[in-house]
Amino acid sequence: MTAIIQAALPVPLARVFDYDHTSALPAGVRVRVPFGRRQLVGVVTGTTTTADERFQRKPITAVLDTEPLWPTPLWELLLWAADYYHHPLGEVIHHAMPVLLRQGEPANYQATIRYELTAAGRQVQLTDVKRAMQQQRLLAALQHAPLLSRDIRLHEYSSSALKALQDKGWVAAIEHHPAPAQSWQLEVAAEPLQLNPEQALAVAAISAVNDHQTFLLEGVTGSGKTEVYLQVMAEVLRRGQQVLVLVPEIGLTPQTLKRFQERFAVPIVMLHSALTDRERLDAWLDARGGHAAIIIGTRSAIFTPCKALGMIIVDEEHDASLKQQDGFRYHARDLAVKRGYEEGVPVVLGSATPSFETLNNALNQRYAHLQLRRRAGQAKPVQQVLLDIKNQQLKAGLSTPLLKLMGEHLAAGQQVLLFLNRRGYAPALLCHECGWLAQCQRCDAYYTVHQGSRQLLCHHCGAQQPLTPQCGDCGSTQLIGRGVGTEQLEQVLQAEFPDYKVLRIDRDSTRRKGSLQRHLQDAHDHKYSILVGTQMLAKGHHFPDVTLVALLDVDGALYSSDFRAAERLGQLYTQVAGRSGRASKAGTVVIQTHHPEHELIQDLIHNGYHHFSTTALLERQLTQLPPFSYQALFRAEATHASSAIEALMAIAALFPQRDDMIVFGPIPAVMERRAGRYRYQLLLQTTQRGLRAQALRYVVPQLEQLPQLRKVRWSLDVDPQDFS
DNA sequence: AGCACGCCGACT
DNA sequence: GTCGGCGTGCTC
Repeated sequence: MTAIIQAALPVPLARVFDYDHTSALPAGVRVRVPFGRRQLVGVVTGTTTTADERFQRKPITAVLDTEPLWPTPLWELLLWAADYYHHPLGEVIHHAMPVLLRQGEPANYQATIRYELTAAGRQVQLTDVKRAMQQQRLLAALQHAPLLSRDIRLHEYSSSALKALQDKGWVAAIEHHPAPAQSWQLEVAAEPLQLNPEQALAVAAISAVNDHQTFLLEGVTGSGKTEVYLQVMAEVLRRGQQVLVLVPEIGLTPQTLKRFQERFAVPIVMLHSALTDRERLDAWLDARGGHAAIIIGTRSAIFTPCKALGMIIVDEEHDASLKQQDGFRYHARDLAVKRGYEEGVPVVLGSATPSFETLNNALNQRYAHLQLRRRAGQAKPVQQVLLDIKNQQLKAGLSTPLLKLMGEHLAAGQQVLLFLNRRGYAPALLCHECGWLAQCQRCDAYYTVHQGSRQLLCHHCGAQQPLTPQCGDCGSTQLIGRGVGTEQLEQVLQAEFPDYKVLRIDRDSTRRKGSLQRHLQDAHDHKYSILVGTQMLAKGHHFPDVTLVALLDVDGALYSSDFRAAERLGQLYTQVAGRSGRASKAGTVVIQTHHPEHELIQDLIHNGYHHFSTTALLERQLTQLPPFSYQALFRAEATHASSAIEALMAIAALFPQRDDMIVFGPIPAVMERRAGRYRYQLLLQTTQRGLRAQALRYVVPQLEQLPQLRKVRWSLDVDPQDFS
């Protein structure tokens, strides 16, 4: 008996492929199949009797799994996501697998070898192998702790040295089976903290639900959201169920892990970027097998199978890193809500500054809205200062009143935090004689001056060239940096406040692995008095001695072409204001702007984020922008602008004309030319979500046939967050 | 996406 | 004379 198996393959083609096999296979099982001239790992989506006989079917090479990789609800989520984002199913499924499974490795733990000293080996002194440096190094490490074969590779210990030590009988190789099968049980959690009434209400509301319900936990900074998470998690863990926790990229730190470990004596896996492929598969298997009680990870962790999922928590649900910005452009928060629905478990979305999408869902009762308005402890309210810098003398972008404030806080032994969202020394290089500006050859952008590396750098395509001493136009040597970046700010501040140490935290100063963590720790430990940084510094870090925070330049966000710019400014402001002042120390937050009268800023300062966001939401409603309309963005880029335009025009022509559906474009991207390619966009906007889906379901399958699309790079972004 | 086939320029 | 540039076409 033979069966026709349908398999989804990791190719950008939105269809499944038919293969012959001796028997039917369940959906979710991996198979190795011939595809053209190569062999691919695909995933069975079903069995059919009515295959398209125009194709010459080939037999499946090998069946790789005995059971589906995903529990049914998660499998359903993958199918749903492929449909919702109009992305090829094969790629969606591929994305949801750990690398080793994509490569066809068995979905099993693998035994590894552990090397440890024998009794004889423990007697050996390092001086006994004085002449063999490699052996000595290895011996020193083994005296400290046994090593796994992975450690040998990781630290580049010599395998011949290892062999030599084994031959001498000093080192034994022991087969090491990872033993994940131990069950866990939450018997006692560490003593929970005392809750205030709002927290208690939130914990009670969430814990009372044992089916699906989405909660927005809106809690101002320092209001104790984490304690609410921990206490509702305790309930879930006590029932023997697992908790999946999504955190922003920047929040995935050892401190996060520690916080959970201190409370719960249960197995926790953390899916961070430093894991090896094998470790990642082990973590995935731990979660799927129910051996891990708590699974913490970033965006992609939403695809981790869980044997007994009891709750999903999305911390900092407004964070932009939850939306994938290339390839399969999913939003992990939205998938979390969908997954919670499919699995019948509660979903908690936490934020001090909820996204407008989530806020809207809370206001119209789709989500239960829980608010924590009180800062824990006796935190004093933050003092807000709006500095009008029109016609003001600025020193590296710093106004005189701000410098004076800084001096006061520093003199009082406090720390000061300054945000400037431009790295480098100066955002442009200007000829003082003729007005020439150093421009990137491949982008519609100016070079950024980097003084430290003595280079001109394009932040958009990565092009760099030495900092030339002469104007490219008139040959003058009167070149000056125009504008201020963090590098210059750091320099000027150090000169201005020579008695205080300045630390800069941006992509350039934290390039080396682990240096961000080190810098943050140093900042926390008050090794520096003045902290300068980009957005990077804004998220979730707690510096207890910071009492003054300043946003140096917010004007760009006030008059941006991106309708979400105001939302992001509100979130940034509120997040950084929360960084300032704690417990006994009053905090001050400063905004420098040329537009102090701007209503967004006024609303934010006088009424707070909640009022600001609800007001701005009304504005969105009036203008029919998301979340009151539904968007999808087609992007196209090509070496000739005309190719990109024609491709998008061809796409636009496929949409039917209707009153309740806008097809806008093609229009050039904000930066029309980038890395030598012209970039254009086509925006679809509907008043109903269903209409967008219907239109895309009609149009997207036709795109493969469109000849105009063949010579461009194009993509589709459903619910675009960023229009760059 | 790969990977091949397929026709035109500068090199051992 | 070949190696190799990336245009176009196909993959059950």
